[in-house]
Amino acid sequence: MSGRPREFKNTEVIDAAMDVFWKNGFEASSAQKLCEQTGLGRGSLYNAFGSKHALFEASLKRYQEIGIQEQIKILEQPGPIKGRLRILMEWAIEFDLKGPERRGCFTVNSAVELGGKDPGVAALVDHHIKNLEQALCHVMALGQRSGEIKSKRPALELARLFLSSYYGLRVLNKVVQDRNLLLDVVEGTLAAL
Amino acid sequence: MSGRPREFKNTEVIDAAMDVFWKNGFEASSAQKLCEQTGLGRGSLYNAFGSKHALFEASLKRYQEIGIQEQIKILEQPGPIKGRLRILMEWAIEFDLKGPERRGCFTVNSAVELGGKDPGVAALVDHHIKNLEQALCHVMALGQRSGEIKSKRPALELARLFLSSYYGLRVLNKVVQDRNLLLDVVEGTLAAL
DNA sequence: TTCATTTTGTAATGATCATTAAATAAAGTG
DNA sequence: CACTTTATTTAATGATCATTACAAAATGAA
Repeated sequence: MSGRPREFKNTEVIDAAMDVFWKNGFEASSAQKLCEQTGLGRGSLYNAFGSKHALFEASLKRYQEIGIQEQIKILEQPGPIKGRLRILMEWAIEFDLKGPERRGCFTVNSAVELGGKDPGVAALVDHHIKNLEQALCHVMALGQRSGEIKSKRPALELARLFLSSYYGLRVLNKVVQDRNLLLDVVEGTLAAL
Repeated sequence: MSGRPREFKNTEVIDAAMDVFWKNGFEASSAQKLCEQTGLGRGSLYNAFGSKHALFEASLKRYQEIGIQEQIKILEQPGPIKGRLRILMEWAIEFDLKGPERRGCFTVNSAVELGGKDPGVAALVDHHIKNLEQALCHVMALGQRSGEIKSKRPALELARLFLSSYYGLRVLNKVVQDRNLLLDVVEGTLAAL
């Protein structure tokens, strides 16, 4: 039944692979680098995951699971609604600018690199976006009821405005030198709600 | 003095190369593909441009030159300010979704793929963003003076809000199936101004 | 025509690419 | 113990990578 036991935990390998894909993107991540970072030999890696692409999808999935948890935690913490949304955007700025190379958001990176030609990745990102949209829509509705958020526009539209501005911010984080630009995006977005 | 004459026009080669980089990204664009699409042999390509990276930067530069022209033309055409901003966003949606694979915006693609690790590309994108920001700020100020745009917030902040939402839209264009989401981004952004 | 100069086409460079094959090792089961 | 099963290690696969070397070709100048 059960032959030689695995010498690694699946999640740990995926975490290490995630780091590689996140930093380099899919194309620029070689099997070599993946093996080095995960500590597995080629054989083990391919035996466990099948292909570079499958490992990439597993990595992206895991990143999104962790990410949506963090984001929802921020969105549902106590305190003023706009304060939560501000924390979310400021957290994204710190997160994306952390480290010498700006890795940005792995979801955005994947959407832009592969979303246009890889249906599997596109579906993964689309699904994740829907989750975030839903969480945002929920807090927008909450804010509208309490009067913290303008009620002139539907909550869903406000959620989608925030969503696009939020992802745009994460693109800007990759290249913009002027931090005031990023902070103005935060101020402008919150003032619009 | 002047040896054998070149058999191609620089700009035509760059246009062809731009198509390859745009569709595939930097890493996934091979010298092979570049030669096929430009019609040049390897020798000629490298003699003329030096490296794949240099050709990439030339392509991105050219894309941005064309792009900023189109964008400014839209922003400075006659008619209501918000109408122009709407046209800009709707044009981006059509532009990015055109064709079977969604190539998106070459500037965004480059920012996300290379912006975090390639200072040359990051500077190119940063500069282009500043140009667009300036053009946006100009029309925002115009709209504020005419009463078409709210004056509660500084024009620069509104420009930056639009900028981030605009780039976010171009990320979403890559993966989102639900066109209503994209249209809500347009409505929401315009309503915020 | 001869020379210097530049471009072009082709072939080759060595490196690296993702993936697989085969031998070895470690476990449970009988 | 022998046997099946699964994992690991290592070496090898053929393809493709960006780049260069070099000889042939095309120009203007002398």
